[in-house]
Amino acid sequence: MNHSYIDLDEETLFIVSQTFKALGDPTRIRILHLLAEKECSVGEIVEHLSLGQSTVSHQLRFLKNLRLVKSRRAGTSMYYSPEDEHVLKILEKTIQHATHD
Amino acid sequence: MNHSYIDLDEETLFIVSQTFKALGDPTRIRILHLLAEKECSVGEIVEHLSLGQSTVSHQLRFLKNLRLVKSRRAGTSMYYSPEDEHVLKILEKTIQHATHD
DNA sequence: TGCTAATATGAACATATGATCATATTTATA
DNA sequence: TATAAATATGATCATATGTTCATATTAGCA
Repeated sequence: MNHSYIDLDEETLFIVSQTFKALGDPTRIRILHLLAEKECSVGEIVEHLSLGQSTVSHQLRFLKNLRLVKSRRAGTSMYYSPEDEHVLKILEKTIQHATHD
Repeated sequence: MNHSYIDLDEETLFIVSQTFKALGDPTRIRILHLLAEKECSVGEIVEHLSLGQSTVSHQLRFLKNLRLVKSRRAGTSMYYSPEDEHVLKILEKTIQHATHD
């Protein structure tokens, strides 16, 4: 009996789990949800969400490594915005789902 | 300036992050993906996925606490199946997305 | 170049997580 | 009721994760 349609290869499993892991933390959810609204510098994120600067930087690096956000430099500031439309939609829809029961 | 549309209340944040956390582990992804195909007993999951019985039981409890799976008893066996259509769709779509690039 | 602002990085620490082992619980049946 | 089969549970342990502190890096500007 062949169940290859059920079994997921390691790479797929890794990518999918990593993606959801990224969305599985309150801090990263808040950051992504904010960026979904508007591009922000690190400092703006820190202010809006009342988080430590280091915390935000670390989480942004995490999100950038997974290509969920991109950045551009403007002087001494770094502006971040979402990069993965698919993931962003999933997040927003799930927030809607959770909010409006 | 009011950013209430951006700020998420703690409860929403908790629910959303918990949901994604559930999908952020390879073992749970494999279990849910299998159950998406067909209802399975604990033993069947163990066999199909080559996992420890205890591991499967623990993860099923985790998933059940989040109402992502439901169970029914049949003799000494317990049959599990997905309960949350929304989450299951997200998982399957993301797997598609990861698989077909 | 020297100074400041903004961001990034590394180390350290506490907590969370997932697997495993041993054992308990539940149901069916002789 | 005694036993077996299937599943659930609790304890333990190694690893992963997220935050914080201190410091490094980068860019702008006097």
